[in-house]
Order: sequence, then structure tokens, then C-alpha cells
Amino acid sequence: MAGTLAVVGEKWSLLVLREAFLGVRRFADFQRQLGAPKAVLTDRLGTLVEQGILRRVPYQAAGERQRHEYRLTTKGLDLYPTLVALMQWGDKYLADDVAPLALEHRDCGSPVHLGLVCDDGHELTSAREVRPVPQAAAVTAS
Amino acid sequence: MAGTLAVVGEKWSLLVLREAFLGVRRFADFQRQLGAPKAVLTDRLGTLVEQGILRRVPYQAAGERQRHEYRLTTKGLDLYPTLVALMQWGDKYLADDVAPLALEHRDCGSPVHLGLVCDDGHELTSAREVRPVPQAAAVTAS
DNA sequence: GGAGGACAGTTCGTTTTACGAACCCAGGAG
DNA sequence: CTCCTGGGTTCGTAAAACGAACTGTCCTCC
Repeated sequence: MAGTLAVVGEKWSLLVLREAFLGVRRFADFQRQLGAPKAVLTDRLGTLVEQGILRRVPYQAAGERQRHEYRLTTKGLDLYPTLVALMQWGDKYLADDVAPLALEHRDCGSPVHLGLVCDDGHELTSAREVRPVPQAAAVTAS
Repeated sequence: MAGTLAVVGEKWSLLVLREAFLGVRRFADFQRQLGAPKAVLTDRLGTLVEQGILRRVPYQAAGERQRHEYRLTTKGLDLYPTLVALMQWGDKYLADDVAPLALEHRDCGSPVHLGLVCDDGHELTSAREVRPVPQAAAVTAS
């Protein structure tokens, strides 16, 4: 967890990723949506690319010179639950004036939410139902 | 989401909460576990209390003077999925040398994981299966 | 009753980081 | 040839984080 935060815990990283999930790909659009200083944005996009969370893909729009855009990798897509978790908490407790975003299952149209589920199929409602069990490190030596 | 990050997105906040979920309650213990500067810790604990994520509870251990400890509120407990999301991503991609923590359902003993589920009961495997639908703000007017 | 020791902080000076504004460069459009 | 846009870089300043030292209260031990 500490490691994850070291990777995406800097000030704008997760917001950049949110925009990426919403389809933003170009530098200027990130900048407009977030209002972050360009220098910071350059740095954040750079580290996200370094970490393999985003890719820089060259592309060429008609009648424009070559540019590159930023797209999520699988590693980046797997951060989705984190974003959703932050979003759901915010929707529940912060009651922003900004409209929340509903998520629906593309296949069936039902609303989607994030839940803790156990391999027996129960869905848990509270953190209290979870017991943390420290694991031995993956030691291969005797 | 931006709001959530404004609340818990500062540098040590989520790590403090992780420790809180693992049962840490006292200032000195947080400090020892995290190695954060005391000034920062004071500040983070303060804002978390202000935000109603932690409570400061006075208590008195046998043969000690009165102290106060920090405990999670419901609002704080509801951040658990966020922490789990960060943890699972880290376990998957970061392969720290530190031992991961397994989570099991207190009732049935099965491992617990975080998943996106829709109200029809499907569990989704990828962010791609989700369609974000912008909501109108909660306007009560016509 | 005085010394020493947690515990829970403050205070202070230094180093990082974020911020905002200005500047730079390339390619197309007019 | 000049202007505009996209994607940056380079400043100087303002805000955080850091680490070490200092404060104060109560408790135990001598």
C-alpha cells in the first residue's frame, strides 16, 4: 500500500487518472480539466508513463502534425477500483454540488458499485467483517 | 473524487488510516510505524479528526495518566474499500519484499477481495465493462 | 522528593515540492 | 511572414515536508 501511494499518491496523479478513465488523452485537455500547473502535469504524466500506467502513443489527426496522446495500460486500468472507491466515498459523505457520476454495467445496464466479497460469495457490508491475516513473506529459502 | 482527495489525499493521511485499521490508536505508535515527522502527524491526525474520520477518545490505562487515543468513526470505516483497493493493486504490481496482508471473512474464513459488482449480481472483471453516465445534479426544482 | 522516562506535542531552520506566469519551438492556416 | 495551437521548459515565489531540538505533564523508581 505504501508502494502504491508512492506511485500514484502524489498530488495530481489520481485526478489525472480519473480524467484518463473519462476519455481524456491529450496534454492540453488534462490541463484544462484539472487546472494544474503545466510543469506538474508534465511531471505526473512522465512518472505515470515510467510506471507503466499510461502509454504515450503517437497519432496524427487529419490536417495536423504528429502528436502523442496518453492512454491507459492494463496496469492503469487496474487502478479503476481505487478511483471508484474514492468516488463512492465522496458521493456518500461530501455531497459536492457537482453532479456525481453513475456507473452502469455495459452488458445489463444495472448500476455498478464496489464491494468487498468473499470467495464464498458473501458480500460484506463493513470493514469490521474482515480479519486481516499477516502472511509470511514469499521466502523460497529453507 | 476531487473532494475525497482533498480530505485524505495529503501525504500521510491514507497511511495513518491503514495503521488505524490495523488497530493502532496512539500517537506514539503511529509515529513509530510510519516514521513520519511528528509535526506532520499532528497535523494529519488533526485534519482527520476535523473531518470526522477519526475521533479523539480520552482513556485511562491502569496506572497511567489520562491520554487520548484516535479511533475510526463510521465515516472512517467506510474508507476501507479505498485502502483495500490500493493494497490489492500494490500486491499485484509492486511485489514488495514486504509480506502482503491477506484478508478473510470473519464469518466464513474465505479470502476477501474487492470487486465491482452490478445490481444484477454480475461481477465485472475490467473497467471496460463499466459505462459512466453523467448524472444531472440533484436539482429539486422543475 | 528528585531523577528519569514515556507520551503528546511545539518550534525552528532547511530542503522539497507546488504554483503561476512567462517563454520556447514546431507545424499549419491565413 | 505572421499568428495560433499543442506541448512543453524555465524561471521566481509560496507552501509543505523534514529532522532535530525543546516543552510540559504525569508516572515510576530510587
